[in-house]
Amino acid sequence: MSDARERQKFLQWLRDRGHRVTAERLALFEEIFAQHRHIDAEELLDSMKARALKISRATVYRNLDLLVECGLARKQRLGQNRFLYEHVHPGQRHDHLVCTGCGRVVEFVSPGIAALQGEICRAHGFSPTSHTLQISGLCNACVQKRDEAQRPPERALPSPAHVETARTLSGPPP
Amino acid sequence: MSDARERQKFLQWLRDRGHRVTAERLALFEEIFAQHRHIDAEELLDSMKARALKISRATVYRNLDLLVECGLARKQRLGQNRFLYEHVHPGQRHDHLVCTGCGRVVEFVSPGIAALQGEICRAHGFSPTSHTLQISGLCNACVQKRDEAQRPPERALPSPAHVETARTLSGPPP
DNA sequence: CCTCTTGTTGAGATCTGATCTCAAGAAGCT
DNA sequence: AGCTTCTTGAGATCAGATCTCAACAAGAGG
Repeated sequence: MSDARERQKFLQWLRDRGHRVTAERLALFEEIFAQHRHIDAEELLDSMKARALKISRATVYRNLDLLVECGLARKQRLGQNRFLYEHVHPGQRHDHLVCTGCGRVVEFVSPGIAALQGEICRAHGFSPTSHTLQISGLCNACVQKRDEAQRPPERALPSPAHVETARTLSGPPP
Repeated sequence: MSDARERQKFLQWLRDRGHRVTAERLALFEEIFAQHRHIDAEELLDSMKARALKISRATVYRNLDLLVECGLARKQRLGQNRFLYEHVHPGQRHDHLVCTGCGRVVEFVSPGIAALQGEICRAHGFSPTSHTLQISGLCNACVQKRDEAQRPPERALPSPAHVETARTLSGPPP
């Protein structure tokens, strides 16, 4: 929807800092606000090139950092390796469920957890600036998929009826 | 203390899987249980070489994964870049406060947060296997250090009395 | 104790995500 | 328009982690 306000904030922030307003910065801003959520630098780069926007990798990385610095984007490791970026919704703290089966990321909001975190910081004299909470596991769909994959065979496998089932979680065929 | 129980579990787990018990595996096991907490693969490697234990980088990485797989160690990104490993204390879930000033890591336990996470997963039909909760910020000492660093100058700087103070947080001199 | 099979190791190459370098280019002040 | 200074782009570089493959050794069998 209207990212007009954010756009304004970004431009203002750039000028206040003495940074220049360049075509690349605007394009990157548009791109990340056009995306729904959780995109990594490389995807962003591809997606911009696909739209015939000329921009280099270095510039993407540099300016993503800028967006983070000015508070319009957030940078987090959700999977394992790459950083994912998301544009920030004003004042709405959320955390993530990450499905290790299909890679899907679901957001959730928990004021209760937020409050408890606050208490813990106070108790430790710790002054928090950010946090990461992600829960990894299997989403509904992937649990089902796994269960189906285990039932049907029904033949005389060496019947590993106890432990050992965790391996199949990570790479179910497409 | 007695990691005899864990050692036993490790050996058993290796044999059950048809893995071999090698000197390198035992040495790595000893090393990680000798460390107090949160050590990365490279440090572990150095620390073992310092003790004249012969082991290669690849073996450290491979066998750390093994320890994680069998549930005796946990692998997490706490700072930013490297993975940190810690040996697992039976059944004791904890999370981390990470000071961005001095890098110190403090553990905390919160049954309340654990319970809320459980509720959230249930509500989303999500089947969790692990989680990461870390709160970044400044510890007591670093907050004080920062405040002291800001007071003394007391001279006529351009007085940025409003925003703009976040930059100094990241790199205070040693 | 010796042999044989097969999992494991080590050194270095390789991969990957991210950052840095520096000459060419352009924003924005005047 | 001219000039200063920040920004960009292409490729080099870095760091952490993983992979390759020949040499090695654990453990089963004799």
